[in-house]
Amino acid sequence: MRSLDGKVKKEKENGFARYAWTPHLFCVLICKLPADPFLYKASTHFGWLFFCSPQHVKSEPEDNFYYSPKYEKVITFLPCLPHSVRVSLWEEERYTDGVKWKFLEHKGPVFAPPYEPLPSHVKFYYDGKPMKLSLEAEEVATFFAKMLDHEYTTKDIFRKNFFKDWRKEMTAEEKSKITDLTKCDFTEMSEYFKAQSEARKAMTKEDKQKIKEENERTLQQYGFCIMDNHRERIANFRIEPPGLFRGRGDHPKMGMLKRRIRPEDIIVNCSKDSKHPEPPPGTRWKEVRHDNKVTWLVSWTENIQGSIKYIMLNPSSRIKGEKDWQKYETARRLKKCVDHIRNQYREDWKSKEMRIRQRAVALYFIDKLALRAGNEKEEGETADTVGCCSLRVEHISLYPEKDGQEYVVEFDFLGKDSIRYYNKVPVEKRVFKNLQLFMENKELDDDLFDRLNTSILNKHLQELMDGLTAKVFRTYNASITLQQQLKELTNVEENIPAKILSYNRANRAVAILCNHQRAPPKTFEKSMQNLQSKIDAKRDQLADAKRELKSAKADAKVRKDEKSKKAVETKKKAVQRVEEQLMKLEVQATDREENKQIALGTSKLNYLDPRISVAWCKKWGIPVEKIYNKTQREKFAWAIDMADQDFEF
DNA sequence: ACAGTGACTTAGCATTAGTGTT
DNA sequence: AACACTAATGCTAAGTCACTGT
Repeated sequence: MRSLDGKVKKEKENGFARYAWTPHLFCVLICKLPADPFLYKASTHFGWLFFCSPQHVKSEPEDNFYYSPKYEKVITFLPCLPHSVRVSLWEEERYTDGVKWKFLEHKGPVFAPPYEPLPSHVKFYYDGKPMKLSLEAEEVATFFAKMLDHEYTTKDIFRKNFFKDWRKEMTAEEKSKITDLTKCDFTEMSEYFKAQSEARKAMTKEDKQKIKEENERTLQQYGFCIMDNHRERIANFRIEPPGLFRGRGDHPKMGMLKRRIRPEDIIVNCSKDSKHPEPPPGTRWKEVRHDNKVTWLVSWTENIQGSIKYIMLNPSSRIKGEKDWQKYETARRLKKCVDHIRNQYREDWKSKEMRIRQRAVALYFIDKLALRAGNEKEEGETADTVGCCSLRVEHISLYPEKDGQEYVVEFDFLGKDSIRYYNKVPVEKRVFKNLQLFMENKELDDDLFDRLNTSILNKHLQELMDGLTAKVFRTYNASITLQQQLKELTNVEENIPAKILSYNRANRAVAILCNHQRAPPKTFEKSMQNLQSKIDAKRDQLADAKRELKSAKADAKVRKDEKSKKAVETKKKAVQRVEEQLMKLEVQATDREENKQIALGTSKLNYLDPRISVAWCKKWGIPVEKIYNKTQREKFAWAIDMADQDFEF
């Protein structure tokens, strides 16, 4: 390990010292660890380092640092690190050829709590008569009962799938008796669960506190792992509980039983030299493997689609953070060659070869409209959704002229998560002519790009730029749009709330580009009304304040003494304050209204280079907390650390 | 080619936690 | 202290894309 020297600059944060070290190559931030307020963590762009006190910083970081009781002493020492001490930090070892870690230790997953049988007074009725179910059948019945209020329990496919899987869990006797789902009465069970959830809400503070503490203990025990020299947060350390599968949209498998996962289904991944996690007493793991070419800690095969599920690290972890950073660096490389690529595909619209024309038009859509690649899917296994390469003739309509524009393409299809994509776009004449050609002599359910798939497209992209794939365009266009919109919308004159509105509008432009929609929140109208009444109240308050100011002024004119002049000043300030509050509320209302059906979170978390936002915050003196909440700041720690106000995507 | 698999990112909604108000 | 509402977090489905073996 190479040792680096640097200066430590002191800042204050949450009453604890925060030290930033900013050498040429590395930025290091040392911060309080949420898990343990007395231990501090240092970060670099390239990984996470631990260190403890000035005496210890020159020594090598140690494995299992957190388990080492000798560092107890650090506790009182660290928060008062002197100003500008020189510390040594180590460059983290970088891995090559697919190695993701050298050491990995964790406690394994937390299993779903075992089934708790219903109390005897809660009955299931078949054909009007009470019927005691076997434990297995009862458990599956409760899954249905818990969903009774949902619309999808009325759907045919849901009911059919559920009933089929439920019957598999029944005893022979139950099977022969229960033959018709419409004769099943789950209402008593449903009521019982509703009552239970009410009871949970009504729990005393103490009981709630106890549960919270218990959760915290579980988190501390199972929610972290040691990866190389770092204690990292695990994202989803709890195994998914059994239940009824509900896919998104029109899913052919909705209602199927999602099996309970047992230790025997679990593959554990950790390093050979680590303390392996123990399976629960009396059970065993399916397998313990030591594959350091992958990042997951635990995996199992899910029974609905037969796909593999994983337990992986939290976005704040080194392994995820580095990958994220890398993603944006790839998008920035695209920025350098995007003009060339655009010229290229425009040329290709004229190609003699059909496959090249199709590829070029598809790429144009991906670039211009931020469409997803669109892998082909197995029919009947999932909801019928498409992306660019899997578009069918039925998904677009061509209009030589529409609403005063020429060559308009109307898109209407269901994309990822069965979210509808609807858009009318004028395109270039060549694209339009090509589309007509692609659609010639085809049925509605034929592929629009019959000579193209994502594999062909990505192979082509790879040749244009190292690491280029279809999704890089989404990242690139999202980030560049944010940067450009921020430049355009931010007004120097405006105050912080107005600037934040501008930020959200820039963010919104991206969300619209990427088609990130949401169902309007159920409480939307209500909360809008509440805000409006707040605004009205504030207006009244402002009128009052103004009236008072006026009378104070009049008073001062007559009395001409110091005291009344002072009173005028006070009133003036009051008016100003109320005006500002009113303005803030109005901005908030605008923001919320514009955001009714648009989800900003997805783009913020996955598409926008966080350094653009950090730079913007620094440039305009906006606290980064206004843009990123705690979790987001943890995820983007590398960017907060790295970007200065001049950062250009 | 191309089908199948595995690993990983992206996605919206449901639930929970937190905060301000009465 | 109870309540109402908002914001944050948790959950897990559904994508992307590389790789493998044929």
